[in-house]
Amino acid sequence: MPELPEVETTRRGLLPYVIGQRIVSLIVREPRLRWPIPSNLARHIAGHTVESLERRAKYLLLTTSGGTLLLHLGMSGSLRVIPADTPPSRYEPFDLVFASGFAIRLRDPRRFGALLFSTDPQNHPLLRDLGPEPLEEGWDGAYLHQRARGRTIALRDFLLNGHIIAGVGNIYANETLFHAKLRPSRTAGRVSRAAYNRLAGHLVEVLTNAIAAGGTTLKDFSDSTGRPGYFQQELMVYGRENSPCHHCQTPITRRILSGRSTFYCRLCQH
DNA sequence: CTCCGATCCTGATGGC
DNA sequence: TGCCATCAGGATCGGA
Repeated sequence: MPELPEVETTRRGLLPYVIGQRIVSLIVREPRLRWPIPSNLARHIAGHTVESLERRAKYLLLTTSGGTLLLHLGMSGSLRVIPADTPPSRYEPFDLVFASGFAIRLRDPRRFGALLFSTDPQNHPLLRDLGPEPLEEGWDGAYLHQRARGRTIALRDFLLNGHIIAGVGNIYANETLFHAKLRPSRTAGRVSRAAYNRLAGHLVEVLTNAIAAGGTTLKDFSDSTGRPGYFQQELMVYGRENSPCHHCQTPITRRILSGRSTFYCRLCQH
């Protein structure tokens, strides 16, 4: 579910409720997520105060005076701010409870999310090898072109690789490729520097616009207040199989690449 | 190193 | 109505 814009939307919504707040407890109802929630996690953070809430790729890093919580929403996760006494329902694996009386609650039916702890998150195995943040300085089309050298992987899958560029998922990879007029199946190593420059610009634009719209709600994404995103209204190809291309009216094509759907316009994209 | 399929899990949807 | 197959926004792992 949530890609960079959805995680960023969640982060911004949580921010005012967590900064400077003291953590009272962690209530774990279901520890079996993507990785088990460490049983000793609660005692590392209980009583500590939240110093920052940052995002790296699709991870949220909640740093306290006692260490950093790593949160990932997986495919079906969403985080909500709720009064701490709100009765839980199914598929809500944990609450992070604050002295303010609010709690952060994860809802995650598929249990692909994660809650981990680190005192040195920069060097955590899940974060250590990530590529640059697409919305920060330090990368460009030349970087992508260089990293793609000699690789036969499809361009769509290249963009999904967080070790190349962080936080891009299937929706925004497909959308960016439409705007850059590149087919998802193109061999990454045979795409020109000029095309990568174009791609880099569109990636920044698509992600920025998606954040401004509060993310994309296809099925069940909601922000920290339970509200959906609106970027689905701006989607050009994703989920639009057989619908007319917004540029040329040709029906959008859906293909399977590495087991996952990819969408493109066969006239606009080459 | 690189590529790609299998895998974790549940829910929604559509065909018969 | 029920049953079954398919698909879903992630990303690690292991085999080739």
